[in-house]
Amino acid sequence: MFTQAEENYLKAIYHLEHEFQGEVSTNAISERMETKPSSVTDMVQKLAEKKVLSYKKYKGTILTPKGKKIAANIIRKHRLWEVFLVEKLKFQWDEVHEIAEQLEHIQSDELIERLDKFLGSPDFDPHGDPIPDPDGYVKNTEKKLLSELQKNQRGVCVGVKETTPDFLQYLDKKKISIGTKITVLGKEFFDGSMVIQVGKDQFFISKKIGDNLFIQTN
Amino acid sequence: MFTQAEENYLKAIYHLEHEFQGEVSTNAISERMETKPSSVTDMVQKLAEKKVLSYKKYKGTILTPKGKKIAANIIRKHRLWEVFLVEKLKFQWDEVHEIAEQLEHIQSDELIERLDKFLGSPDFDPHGDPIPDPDGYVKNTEKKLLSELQKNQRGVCVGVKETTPDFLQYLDKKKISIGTKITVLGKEFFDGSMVIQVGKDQFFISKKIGDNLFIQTN
DNA sequence: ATCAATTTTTAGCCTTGTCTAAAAATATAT
DNA sequence: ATATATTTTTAGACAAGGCTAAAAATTGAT
Repeated sequence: MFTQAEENYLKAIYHLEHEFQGEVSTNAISERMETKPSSVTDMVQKLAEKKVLSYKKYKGTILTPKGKKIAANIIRKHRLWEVFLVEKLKFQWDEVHEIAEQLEHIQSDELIERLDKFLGSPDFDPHGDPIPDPDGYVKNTEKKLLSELQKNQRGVCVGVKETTPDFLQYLDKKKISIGTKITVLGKEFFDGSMVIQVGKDQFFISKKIGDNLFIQTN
Repeated sequence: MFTQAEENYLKAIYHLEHEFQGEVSTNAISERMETKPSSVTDMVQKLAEKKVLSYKKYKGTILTPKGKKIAANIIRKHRLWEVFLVEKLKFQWDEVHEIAEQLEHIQSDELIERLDKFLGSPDFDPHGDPIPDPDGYVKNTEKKLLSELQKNQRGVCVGVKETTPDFLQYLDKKKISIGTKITVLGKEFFDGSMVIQVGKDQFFISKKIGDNLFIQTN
């Protein structure tokens, strides 16, 4: 199958394609992987032969459907393990990345299926990132109201509905602006209020706030 | 620290030392690891430099205390993960070894400590093998065959030798599993058959049954 | 359009962990 | 005790995945 090194490249390229929507440059991969550009060239040539990406000299790299599926599956494993570490082993959400980087390379489809069931087939990891399904399909990016998000879901603030000075001042005080990442830590069904994370701050918001913030989810 | 290859050698040498009580030959390691003897020589020389084993050309290899501790910790991780796979993810005993071979190399002391707590700090893995403590100490569990016990002696079932479905089904029917307490009520010298007590039931077993059940005595 | 700066690739080398083939040491059998 | 068999080590090679230095292609600025 694929070595850990190969899997890490596929994952990095997958993320970069999404961030820059399109082909990925050798230098971009090199930076993300913390390897030299020459090493990247070697590796993408090898991966191109394995038909998981297409590569044209000096032109950049893009995953094939096969490559995308493999990458999404590694990400699926990573995020499921993160849920396990936080929900079951009670790690903090910011302590789990390194361990999940190792666990994502464990090879066993059966294991991941059972882990998924054990965790209740979660849709989002503890950072609010969506968990791809076993076929590599990731729920579509959409613009929603903050109040529509589920627990653990995360998105980027892309706009406001209400534009009164009071509301804008509130947002300013809480350091929320366009592009700010917001994670829903908890949601009260009774009144729709939430606890959210903005940067390093966690605080409570009423439903009225959530009804007036547009969020782009992954 | 140690690479996966190095960890696998340490583990194999640890097991071989226990099996043959003493120094381990290059060929023995080579067979266990399914590598060529020349590869073993290279590796043990490297590990000797790292002070985890002592090695004299042509004389064989023995772990240092440091090496023993590292090996026992890998085995601890392996067995804890096996408990997780069986108890939490509902794998069968005989399906977990390969996956645990991978999981045992995940590096994070914190992870293992939390996993141990999550599992209720078990003393035995699903095969009845003892789980070393974090310092590498293994309970001096005299693992014997049931057939070796004397009249009125008592112990806890810690494993099976035979793993055929027929035998496992027999044990299931008789409600014998890991942790079951068994008392020998009588023993026939002529054929080695016994009468034993399991819970509230008393019944007869042949020597063949007793030869395939591992018992931990106090 | 041309020259400079940047990006990317090539070429050659290193380490890890494996192998094969051959040499050396040890063990065994008569 | 000596020849033979077995075990172990050495020497040299290879693939994976990284690196450095230099060459080549692309991009950008005047």
